[in-house]
Amino acid sequence: MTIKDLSVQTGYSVGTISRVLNNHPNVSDKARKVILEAAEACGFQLNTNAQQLKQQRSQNILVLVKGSSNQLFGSLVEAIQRRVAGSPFHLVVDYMDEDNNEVLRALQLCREKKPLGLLFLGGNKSNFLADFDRIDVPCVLVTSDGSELPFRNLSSVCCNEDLAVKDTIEHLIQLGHRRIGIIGGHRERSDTAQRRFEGCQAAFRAHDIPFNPELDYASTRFSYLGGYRAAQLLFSRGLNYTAIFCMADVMAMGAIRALTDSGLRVPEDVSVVGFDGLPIGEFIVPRLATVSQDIETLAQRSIELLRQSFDTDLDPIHEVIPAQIQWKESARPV
Amino acid sequence: MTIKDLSVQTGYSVGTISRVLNNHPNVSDKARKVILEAAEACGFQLNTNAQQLKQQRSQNILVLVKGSSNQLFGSLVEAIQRRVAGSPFHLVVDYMDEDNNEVLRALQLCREKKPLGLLFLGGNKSNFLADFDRIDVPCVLVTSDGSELPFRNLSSVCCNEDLAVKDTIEHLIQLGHRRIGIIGGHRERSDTAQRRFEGCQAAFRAHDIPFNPELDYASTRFSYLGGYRAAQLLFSRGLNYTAIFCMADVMAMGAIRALTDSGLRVPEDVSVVGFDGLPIGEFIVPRLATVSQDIETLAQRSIELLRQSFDTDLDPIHEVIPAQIQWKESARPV
DNA sequence: TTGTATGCGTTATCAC
DNA sequence: GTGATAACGCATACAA
Repeated sequence: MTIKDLSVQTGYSVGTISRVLNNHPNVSDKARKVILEAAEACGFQLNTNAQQLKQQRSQNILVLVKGSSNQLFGSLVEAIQRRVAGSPFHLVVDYMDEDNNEVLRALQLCREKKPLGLLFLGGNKSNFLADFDRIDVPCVLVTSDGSELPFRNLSSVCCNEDLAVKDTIEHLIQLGHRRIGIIGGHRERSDTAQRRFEGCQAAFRAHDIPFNPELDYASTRFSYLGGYRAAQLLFSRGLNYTAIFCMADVMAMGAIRALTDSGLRVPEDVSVVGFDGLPIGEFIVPRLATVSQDIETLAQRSIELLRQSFDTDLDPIHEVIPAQIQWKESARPV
Repeated sequence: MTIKDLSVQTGYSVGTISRVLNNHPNVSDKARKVILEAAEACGFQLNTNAQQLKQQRSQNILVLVKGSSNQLFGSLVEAIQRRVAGSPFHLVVDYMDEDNNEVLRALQLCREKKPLGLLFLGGNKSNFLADFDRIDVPCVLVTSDGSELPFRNLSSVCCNEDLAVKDTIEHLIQLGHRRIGIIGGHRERSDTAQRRFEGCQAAFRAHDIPFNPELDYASTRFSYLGGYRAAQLLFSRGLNYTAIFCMADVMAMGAIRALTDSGLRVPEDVSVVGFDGLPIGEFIVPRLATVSQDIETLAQRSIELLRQSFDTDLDPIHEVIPAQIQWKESARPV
């Protein structure tokens, strides 16, 4: 079934058929009606390949997920997918290891799939500075701050993470915690890790709490197992932390398991705070205290910014949405 | 950059270029070498749209996920994605509510995207019987048994669920449990729920344990919240269950939270067993006893079966892979 | 307002 | 072994 068939069926030419199906003006109401009905009747669908070949572009939005074991991105992809369903756009999702170079990967996929635009779920400044200028479609960097990246086709949406982290640590301090261990990503490879790390440092400095990154910071992958091992490491040195802040909920859950395995109770012996606000955090025992990124807003704004840049040629927009600190059962006063 | 450009660059005609790029025979080694090098040099990629338009098919494998809040499918999609990466195939993932009709949705998407084949993650016999005959591309039904569906283009991969469930309940009985509550899906809408339900019934009958579905079975959605509410319901009647079997790990985690909220301890007061074997089950406190579906094997076999049916015209294959019962901390003797 | 014709980049069928 | 050339289904510039 092609527009040619529709043409013989309705008596109109393929040109008119095409115009109707693309909602172009300059078609009589009658033609529109007849053609739309005929198309409806036989469940006609335009051939995407022919369409895209002709128009030299696809309707694909490419989603690059950096770090597939971080459940945050899983939830985010799903939320984005929900918002794209029913729109004319298609989502192509590509997962990669958190240590891969997302910009080089994007470059390759752009050639291959000719997407309309890109969504980076996670990303590192250095990779962007090195190669992003070779990407010429609109992009949105999600969960990382792109305001210092000087690219006309790159917007960003993220939370005010450093502030939220600083507030969180300060609150832990106010709760009487002095020995606070941090579990996070590899700072040299992850901007997110570095940014949150700086939030921690700022809090410790502000309150004159000693903090020795060599001992008090354990870097690992954004995964359950990563958190598990990092907690084991932190507590292997006998430094008796009363609280652990983790840069991801998945890490926090791994850490809680590790603490429990070594006979420590959460939160009675050690408070644990995570970051992300994953749905499951509400259901584990104890409920996970966390810095919540609003996944729905993140998803909504990133898609909106991208679609905006399809239509208009505005300057890039760098949005910061507030992170919400949620004090739940896994954290308590000393 | 098109094969035409490559043609002028190398002096060969587009025909030869195309043959080389598609690994066809009847090209001289020299031509092959020259063309491959030129293509490599400028990072040439064939235009997928032109290719697919010409060949009247895509390289897309459509993945239909039925029930987006069931984390099992999230993990499964990821595992499948890993196996497809690097192959000539592209994955198009479509999430739908667990109550939608996956076959009708598939029908629509087939017209729209002309996929090479389909992967159904979850599916109901009745929907297949009603409309699957209108689908003419190879399909694999994953996590549901398709052996009773008489379609030449439908294979399936699933676990021996009813048996595994029966064994699990029997083991609970051997552990001394007599009051066992079941949390599961809506049997009238979900074959999976029905099948696992029958496994439960078989076990109860075999051991002459009274089981009243009206009271002892709570049906809900495959989600954390579903499990939470179902557990509340079961325990609201004062029937003092000593064990709860849940048809999904996400339900089990919700249930554990609900029990804890009502002052019951897991496993001291109530044992909880899940189904799926999600990675996170290893990390929650207590570690979740579960019937583990081997996600990696499911992913691998489903892709292999599908790719096989692209190449050859064998009879459909219905594979059953063993479910592994993992007794962990959340279950114990009475 | 509508019809006609051209070309998008590729594959495949011919001739050579 | 290789080169011309005709489709594939659609959008669009142009003609009517």
